[in-house]
Amino acid sequence: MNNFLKEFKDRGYFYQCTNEQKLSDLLNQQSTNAYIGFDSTAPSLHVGSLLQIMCLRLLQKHGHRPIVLLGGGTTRIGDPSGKEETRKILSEKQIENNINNIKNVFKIFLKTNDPKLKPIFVNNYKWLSKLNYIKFLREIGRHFTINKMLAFDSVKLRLEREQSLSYMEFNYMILQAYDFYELYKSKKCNLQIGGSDQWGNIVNGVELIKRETGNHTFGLTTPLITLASGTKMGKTEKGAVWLNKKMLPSYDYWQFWRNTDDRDVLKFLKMFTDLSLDEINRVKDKNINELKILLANNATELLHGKKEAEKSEKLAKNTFKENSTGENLPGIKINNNILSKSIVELISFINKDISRSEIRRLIKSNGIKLNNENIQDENYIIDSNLFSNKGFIKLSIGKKKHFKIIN
RNA sequence: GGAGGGGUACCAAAGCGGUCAAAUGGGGCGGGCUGUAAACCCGUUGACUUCGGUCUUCGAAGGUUCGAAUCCUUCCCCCUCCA
Repeated sequence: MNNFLKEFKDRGYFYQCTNEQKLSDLLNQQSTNAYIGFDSTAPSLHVGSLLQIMCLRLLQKHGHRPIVLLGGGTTRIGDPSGKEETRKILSEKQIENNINNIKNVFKIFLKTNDPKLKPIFVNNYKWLSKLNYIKFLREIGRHFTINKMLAFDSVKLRLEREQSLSYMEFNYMILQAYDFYELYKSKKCNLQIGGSDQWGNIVNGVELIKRETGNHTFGLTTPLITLASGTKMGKTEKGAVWLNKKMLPSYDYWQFWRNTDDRDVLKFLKMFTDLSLDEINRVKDKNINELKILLANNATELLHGKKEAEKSEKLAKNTFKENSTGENLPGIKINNNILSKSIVELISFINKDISRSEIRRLIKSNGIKLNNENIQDENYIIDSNLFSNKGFIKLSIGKKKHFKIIN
């Protein structure tokens, strides 16, 4: 089997392939261009897309060129797959902004010195917006039968529940198939990768290309990642795990990996780090907490760099050590007028999302500490004596959230 | 087009004139145990509070009543069955 495919499988990326043998042959013969489309409805991707990103990275490592499709065209339509309701439609400006922000992630993950392997960014708005309706129907539309389209899960499920599916959304799969066709023609793209939910859309593209050109192209899908706990991957107490430092600081990203369920650690090491499989095999019996740190360091390094990973590890060590002062935490400045006000005011100032009632509840249930001392009284007054001789207060909310307050 | 069922807090789902800020489960949060894990146990989960209470919520708008999530009217949306 082709090396790329082998590693793809060994790392747990593989779910389905349209024609494994032929794809293997193709990849052995030549450097191939392959694409994945990414949703552009948010200003950043989150860990839910990380597996796909890692696929492109692996592809590149094996000498194939990744194409990143940021769906300015299809984002305007909305993929009905797995959606219960019609998506809200974003403004053009928003989508452009999103695309520009999302590109940065790929510039990090797909960095290379080899000009032949540099990622190609494409925006399907470029060709989709120019389509001529009549021409499109005659050339492309004739290859799709309604009978078949109705049988696709994305459509079927919506219809079964008698939920409305607009004609616009109904066309999504044709547009995605057309994207593949377009990339095949203009960028010699022979392979589309995607999550298992994209299978139908991908197959449509492969078939369209076959009918229009007579040539074989390929589809490859990755499994849906489910956590050992059965929940979807990618949430922390702060919400989605964004692949963007502005939306999720590197320390929080590190913590996300550090808090991985025991049962998922090895799987994630294979999926989300650059450690070789040999290396992973060698260390796999180590202490589970060491493995989690290994995972956190490597995953964080890929996105935020080695320095940030090291900093996060250090910070975590310090923070979770018994009675740590928290001096390495990023400082949060408070206004002078918070001094001489109550603890409730202070927390409210630091985290605007917590309501005062909630803060009171936290205090009552022993969840708040100042300089590692439990605060029991909600009327506790913030006094300048609290600033240790180092000049800050350590505020802890629960066991995992710590803040360094400077004046 | 005809007949019926329904819209309740983050989600699911009870309540069907006062004792309802609203049962129960899930999720979240806090505590305990531990390993920053899992499992388990306890508490908590509208807002504000001088901790006495106060204010705003049960699809939307009106109405009946001392009093409505609960009754009536209109409107919007969803579901099931028949044509």
